[in-house]
Amino acid sequence: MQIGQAARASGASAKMIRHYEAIGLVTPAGRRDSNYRDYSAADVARLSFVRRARDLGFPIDRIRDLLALWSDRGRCSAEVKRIALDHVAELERRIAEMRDMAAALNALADGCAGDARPDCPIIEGLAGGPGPAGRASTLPGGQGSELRLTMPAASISPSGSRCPER
Amino acid sequence: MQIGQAARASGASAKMIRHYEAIGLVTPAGRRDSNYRDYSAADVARLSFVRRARDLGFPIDRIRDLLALWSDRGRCSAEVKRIALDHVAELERRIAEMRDMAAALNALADGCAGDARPDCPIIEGLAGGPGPAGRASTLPGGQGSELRLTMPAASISPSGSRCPER
DNA sequence: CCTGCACCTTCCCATCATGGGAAGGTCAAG
DNA sequence: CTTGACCTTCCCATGATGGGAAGGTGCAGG
Repeated sequence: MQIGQAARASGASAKMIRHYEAIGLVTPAGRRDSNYRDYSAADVARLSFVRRARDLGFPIDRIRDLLALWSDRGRCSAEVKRIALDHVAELERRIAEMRDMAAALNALADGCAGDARPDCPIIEGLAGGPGPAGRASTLPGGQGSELRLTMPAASISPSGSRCPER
Repeated sequence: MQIGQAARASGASAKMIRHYEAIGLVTPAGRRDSNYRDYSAADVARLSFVRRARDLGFPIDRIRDLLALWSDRGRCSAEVKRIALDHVAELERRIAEMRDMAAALNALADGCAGDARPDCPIIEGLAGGPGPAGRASTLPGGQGSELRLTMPAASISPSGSRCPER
């Protein structure tokens, strides 16, 4: 079976399959006289294994371990379970991180009118201190006097409030 | 103020500050005779803005937009809010993705004894079809006959079940 | 003056997993 | 022989960041 077929059968792209071989995640495929790679059903099964593990978010190095355990008939399931649960913990860590980001942003957005006026707690939150402290105007972007001159100066329209109304 | 001080004051590393300048996220800092970059308080405020936006997970290109809106005194808050909520939606999309991964993994791990025996639904789930279908042994890693010979053959211990007991 | 130290500069490389594309070889059908 | 689908290797890009080398700057102390 050529790499294209193996790709379709396993769900991994041909690019990826070559890459996995290059980094030693899977053993080099056999070659035909044409120098084309040749895949067996067992090869495809391994590639499918890798793809499913990737779909579950395992990093390549963990998949390396999982492949080794898969082919180790004397493995203990505890080892596999530990890897899996470690990965779940990592996923949950990242989830919590992003949940916190979303919560912080929602908190800022809650106070934002979202209309044509320029007042915006979101921008103020990004500009001000880490907390809702520096609510004042000592920072650029406020109604500062000379600070205004050092601003990025992005396409300031002539008059006051107007919206590009996407 | 030199870049090191600006870094400590803004929370962004000196490396990052130079990078932000290189990609045009912030305008190039002034230079002293020594060719050292020189930062004003307004520069530091912009860098802090960028760092806070990064902490909230905004990609650089969004931060570019936010910086422009920050310095646009005639902006409408709706534009800012839209960017923020779009980003929240993106965060939630990724959260859902990872939540699904974690749930799938937990489901597999639930059926796994996690002891010294080699039977492992996790490995089987990765090896088998997308669903809990191919529970059989037609795939490598099972008790196949000649397939075993084509396995990655990772350090197979002499006897059966034994654990490295980390 | 010289030395040492802390800081700065630019430039290149690495990460992680993946895609894009160029230049060229192989093979089967028409 | 041509065409088209496939394959090969090699290089580059992503996004945001860190590491490190090689060399310049500036200040304090001997």
